[in-house]
Parts: sequence; C-alpha cells; structure tokens
Amino acid sequence: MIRRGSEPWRGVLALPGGFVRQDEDLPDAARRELREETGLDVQPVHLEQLQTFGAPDRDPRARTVAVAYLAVLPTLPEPVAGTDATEADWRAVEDVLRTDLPFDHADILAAGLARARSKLEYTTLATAFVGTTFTIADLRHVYEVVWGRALDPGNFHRKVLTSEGFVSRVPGQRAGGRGRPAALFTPGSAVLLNPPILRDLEPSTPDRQRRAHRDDDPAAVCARAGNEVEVPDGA
Amino acid sequence: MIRRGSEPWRGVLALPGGFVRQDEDLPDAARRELREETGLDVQPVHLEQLQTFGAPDRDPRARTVAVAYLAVLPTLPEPVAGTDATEADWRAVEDVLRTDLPFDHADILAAGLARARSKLEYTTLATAFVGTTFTIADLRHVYEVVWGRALDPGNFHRKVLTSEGFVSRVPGQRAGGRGRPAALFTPGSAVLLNPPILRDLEPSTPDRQRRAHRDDDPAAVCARAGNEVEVPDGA
DNA sequence: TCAATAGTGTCTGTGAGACACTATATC
DNA sequence: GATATAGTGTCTCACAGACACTATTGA
Repeated sequence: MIRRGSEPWRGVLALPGGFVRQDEDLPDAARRELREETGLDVQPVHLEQLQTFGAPDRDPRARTVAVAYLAVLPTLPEPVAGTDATEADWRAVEDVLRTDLPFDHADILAAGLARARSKLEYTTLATAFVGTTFTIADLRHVYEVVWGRALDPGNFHRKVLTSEGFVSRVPGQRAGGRGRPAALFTPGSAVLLNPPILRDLEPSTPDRQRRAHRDDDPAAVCARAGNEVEVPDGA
Repeated sequence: MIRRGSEPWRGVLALPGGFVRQDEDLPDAARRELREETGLDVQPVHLEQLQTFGAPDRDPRARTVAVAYLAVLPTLPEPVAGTDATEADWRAVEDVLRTDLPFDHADILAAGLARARSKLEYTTLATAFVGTTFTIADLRHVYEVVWGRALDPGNFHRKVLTSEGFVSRVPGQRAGGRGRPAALFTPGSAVLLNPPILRDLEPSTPDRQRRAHRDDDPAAVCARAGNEVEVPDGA
C-alpha cells in the first residue's frame, strides 16, 4: 500500500498505480508504476492481468479505465516511497480489507484476493509465493494462509507429490526447525494442477452441497500494480 | 463477425467493437457496439469481461486498449449490418479460427473460446446457451459442441441431476424427437458447480497425467463486443 | 417390430479426508 | 526422555466412467 502524495485522496492509503505511457505495454506499465511508487524493482515471479475497472465515476478527475494486475512475490523487500507516494509499506490483507480504500480499490483488492485463492486450486501458483527451493510445509503454509484454513499435513504431502510436475526434488534437507528435517524441492514444469486441490468451503457438512455458494468468481486475485488510461472526450 | 466498413482492414471480417463513450460503463459499451454493428438487441443472458488487450502496436491508427467481452446467447437472431459494418453474420468458430483476423482479434477469440470451455467445467454457464426450458440432452449438446467431444448420456444425466442447483424440473415433456420424450428443466439457482464437471483432455490414458497440459488458462473466454479507449499522448 | 433416445442400475478405479503410525530432528 | 515436525500406511466414502439394462416414443 502507498500513501497518496497528491489529490484526490491525498494522504490516504491506496494501491499503487498510475497512467500507461504511449508506447508501453500494459504489464510493463504495471511493473514500472510498482517500482516508481514503492521502489520494488524485483522481477515478480508472477504477474497476471486481473480485471479492468472502468465505471464512469471511478475517478472524480476524469474518466479513467484501470487495468488491474496481480503480482506474487516470494520475498517482501522493504519498499520505499517514490513519486506520488509519501509512504509505502506492506500491509496484511485482513487489515486492508477493514480499511476504507479510495476509488474502487476495494473492488480491485477483493478481485485480487479471490483470484489468488482460486488459482491455488487448479494451478501451481503456490510455488510463486515461496523461494527457489522450499519444503512441502512451506507450500502448505501458502495454502493455509491464503485460504485461511488448516490442511492435513500428511494428506497435503501426498497430494503435492502425486501431482505430476508440481514440485521436483532437489538434494539436501532443511533442518533447524523443531522436528525432523524436511526434503527440499523446486517448482516443477506443470502450470496446471492435474487433479486440482479443491477447497471445501463448507467445512465438510455431512450432506451434499459442499461447494454450492462460493464467495468469489473463479475466473475473476493481492497486490495490484494498476494501469489507468484516460478516455478523451468525444472518443 | 462483421465485415469492416472503414479503414484499416476495410472489407475484412472482424469481431464487432468500437470506442467507449465518455459517460458509459464498459458492459454498456459492449452491448451498444454489438447492437450498432450487428443489430442484435437481445439482452444477452450472459455478458462477462474477458480480458484487456493493450499492446502498443495493436492498432496502426493510434494507441488503443481493448476491453474484450464474451456474450452467450441461447438463440441466434439474424444479425444485420449497421454502422461501420457492411455485413454481419454468424460464423462457426472452427471456420473463424482458420481465418486471418485483423488487429489482435485472433487472440481475443482464442481467449473467449478458452473461457467458455473452461467455465463449463465449474459454473452453470451451459444454461445460458439454451432456452428458458430445456432437456438434459440440450445441455449435454452444449458441452459436446463446446468441448468437441462426446459425453456418456447416462453419466451426464446423473451428474447434472445430482449437481445441487444446476437445473430444476418443470412440468411437461418434449416429444417429437426419435425416442422417448425428455423431461424439461429450467436453470437452477446455483452459479458454481458443486463437484465440477471436469473434462479429461487426454482421452483417458491409463497412466496419470490426464490434465497436465491444458491449452488454455482457466482464469482467462466466443463472441466479443469490444470496448476500446484511446490513450491520449503524454498521459 | 425396430431403431432411437431417455433414464436407471451397477461395478470398478481413483482420489480426498480422517487418522494412526513411523522417522528424525531439537530441547 | 519429551515434543515437534516429516513422511507413510490404511480405511472409508464419494464420485467419474464404462456399460448393461429398462422405459417410451416414432418410423
């Protein structure tokens, strides 16, 4: 989140974003704005287009269209405020969700969270949250944090290992924790998860109806580096 | 598809689309452009944002950003050419895929097709393809045509009926076909499919690896009513 | 009667979840 | 030792697919 340095909503926490340049592709603009406003220069492991928000009244200054992007990073380097931002820092999603966000940034954030939760089910996105080598428990923690629910360690372990191309074993172990050292892995070649890892939203009611009403659209995402373009009058 | 009435690519088949107006929301613009260029005035049963295409060189005239939409209609009224279109007609997707499309319309079409195929798996989108009352076989034909593969009638029947809120029975039957009359249904209240109806892309190889490489991004959509906005210089 | 489609019954295999159990580390 | 975590074994249940079977129509 950045604290806005200019009107409107000067001094208010918002998602980083800005205007696309004339000869710039949309993902490039997202990366540039993120870098300019937060100093984060990492090549994100994962950057995907989220959704486009274009309600006529979304910006009081002019008609704009925002093309929202979702970035996923394995580590969170300390951001520094840049152009148009007096402050830049990481915030926990659950805190931001309780905040009043400017523009339609609440919708954008909700879409980003929903996308991330959904994509853990049927893609290998989880590996983008962890480093180049990781343990199965690291991966499980990603699922547990993003989904907000505990998973059975044993079943998760087996499911990841039997999911063709999800992870691939590398030599070595990671000790230093409390228990038995864990084997190390790197991301596999698969992008889509063969049998998807579906989350039961209803915590296993005995009758059917488990996934009947999910809160989000699976084809609809946590951080946003936005692109906005202005619509010329009369176009 | 419409035949373009103005440059560039005058006389070439393309997806309908045009520029968003100053005080118009994006879905409204999609509906308006579809109506203006093809005469289709139906309120589509289903209209969803597909993806935004903004490569700097996508339009030789100026920098534009296209917000693509996917519409699904149960019936296909005869379209008539309108503004900027000398011809408007329905084409089979497989034919259009073999055509050279202008701009980045091939990418847009591919995204639309992928979205529709994917959404049949985990949503009740199929009901948007059929009328207000339909038979299970109607629904099965949607899956078979969009997925391009035959499904077992018996298993499909059971799967639809046991999928909570997918369809709901209405009185009456539809005879007139060759065999036993079929019961009639209307769309149920569910939007998401409880146990999803997953397609096996590999036609059931004995070994694992069934859904390992899918051709499309499940979170990515067949017709497009596009929105384009121009980027002012120096924004 | 035959052919075609609607719909049901049944079997088998896969996989998810619950949970017990073994293995190996730190305290 | 106790405790915590990694990883495996096993059982049960749900469900997908294959396929046989019954039901009901038109030709």
